[in-house]
Amino acid sequence: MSTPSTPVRVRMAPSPTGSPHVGLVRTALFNYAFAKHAQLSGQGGTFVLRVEDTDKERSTEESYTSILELFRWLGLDWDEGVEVGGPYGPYRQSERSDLYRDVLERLRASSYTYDCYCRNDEVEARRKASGSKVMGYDGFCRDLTSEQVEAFRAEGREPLVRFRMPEGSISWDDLVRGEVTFETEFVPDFALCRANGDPLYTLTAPVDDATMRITHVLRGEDLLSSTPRQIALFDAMKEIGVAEVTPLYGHLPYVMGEGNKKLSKRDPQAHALAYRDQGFLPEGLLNYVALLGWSIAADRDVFDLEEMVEAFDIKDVNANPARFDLKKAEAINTAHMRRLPVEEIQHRALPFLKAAGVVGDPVRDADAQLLELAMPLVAERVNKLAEVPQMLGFLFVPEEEFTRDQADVEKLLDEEGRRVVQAAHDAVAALGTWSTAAIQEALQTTLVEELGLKPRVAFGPVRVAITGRRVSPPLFESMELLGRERSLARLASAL
RNA sequence: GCCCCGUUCGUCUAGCGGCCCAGGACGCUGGCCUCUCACGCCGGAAGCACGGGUUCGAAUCCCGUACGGGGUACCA
Repeated sequence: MSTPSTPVRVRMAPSPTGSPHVGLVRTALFNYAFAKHAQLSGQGGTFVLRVEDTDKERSTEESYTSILELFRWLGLDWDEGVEVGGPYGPYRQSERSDLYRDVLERLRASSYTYDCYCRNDEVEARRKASGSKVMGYDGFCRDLTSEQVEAFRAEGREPLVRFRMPEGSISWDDLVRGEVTFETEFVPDFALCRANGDPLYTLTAPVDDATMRITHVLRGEDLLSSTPRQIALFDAMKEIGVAEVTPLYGHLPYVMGEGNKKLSKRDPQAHALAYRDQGFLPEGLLNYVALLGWSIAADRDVFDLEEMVEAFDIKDVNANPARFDLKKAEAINTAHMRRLPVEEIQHRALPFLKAAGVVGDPVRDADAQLLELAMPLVAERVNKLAEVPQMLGFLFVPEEEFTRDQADVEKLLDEEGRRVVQAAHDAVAALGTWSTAAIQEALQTTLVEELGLKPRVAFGPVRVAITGRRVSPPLFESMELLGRERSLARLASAL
């Protein structure tokens, strides 16, 4: 097969059924990187977003919306497609019915298709009787006589339209797997539209790829076996003048969950937007997902989108399935958190702070100022944005609503702990200046030096008294920000 | 069943015939740093599925086997 010499055009073609999957993110990302890389070398590089909603039963508007939301959050901007328009629209298959009907009509006129009146049980019965090993349709209706057609019609049967698969074999040079060949005897004649006239994916995807001038199709491995059918259909479409070139295909490996099963929609780890809600950074998720089947270099695995685009080559993509490892995803995300300046983390954490009720919406001036001071304390120790409100809550909460973690209280504010807190209270109450340095010195002197406590034993109870948790921002800084009044009050209330 | 795809540490990968008694990362683990946590730093255990070829030489090429996955719809 020849390489299309036309400018590179790729597409992302999700069907809006259910909540978007991380596998979709990976496919979208690789398509995006492929397009943008082509752009860099002046080979075109248009990234199209088309929505495959031909299945009216399963498609939902909610799913459609969340897919767009996902791509926007990730920054995987599409050049052409749904909502943004373009020269080959519309980009929702549900709005392209006339096109499909027209192509189907022309295909039928050239005998590339035939009407099929069979019922599934009949096909199955024939298969059993013949002992054929090939599942699927047997081509029974390929050459029906007009009498047979009459008879079926008389029974009230409505035909669906099947594509007549050619004899021989079909092979293509898969962009990620190399040469793949199917004997067409194992590729049954497939349905192009339902008996009620609704077009099926088998028709719509190739028709759209043809009419949208798609040059490279990068998609999931699950579509591998539908490729010979699409190539055959492309040959027919070229004959009737609907298509010019057959795109090049590349089949990306699966993203699997725990064990050896494909990450299913039931798996909570599968839902892409859940990562946003947990406080993942889009660059973190993207980076991790890129690692599933691709690598930028032997000794490096943290990079941003731009670097990926620069380095991406579909030939480097692995053909074997990858398991999604949450731990590593989090680690990669952490690396991206560390790359961000404090102001940026603050900016991105704001929605989380608001959602948790830590600050109001809009943010009050006093809270904004406090946030400014507190953010540097936590920015370098949180791994996900959602941890920010947990870490900072104690500073913003009104005193009467302040609570402590029960388990931490039991563990650290026992009799011994309360003695430490009492000592801390007394040491700090006398302070002339309320500053981190002064607080630290006072506590260090009385608790560690005078009482002879180990630092961790000394400060643990104080930390729980002040912040309510065993895990918190640095203690002395926290006390300074909390202020003398509130700090003393909390120490006292812990007794 | 049949067709197709895949197989390097637990996981993601580097490797595209000699640079590899296999490198990195996450995880695990010993230690350091340390007011908690997180980060960071130093060290450790851990892998070429198996069997045949080809070759002076194979993780790399070929063929089998085993195992895993997908498809086999009037879903996509």
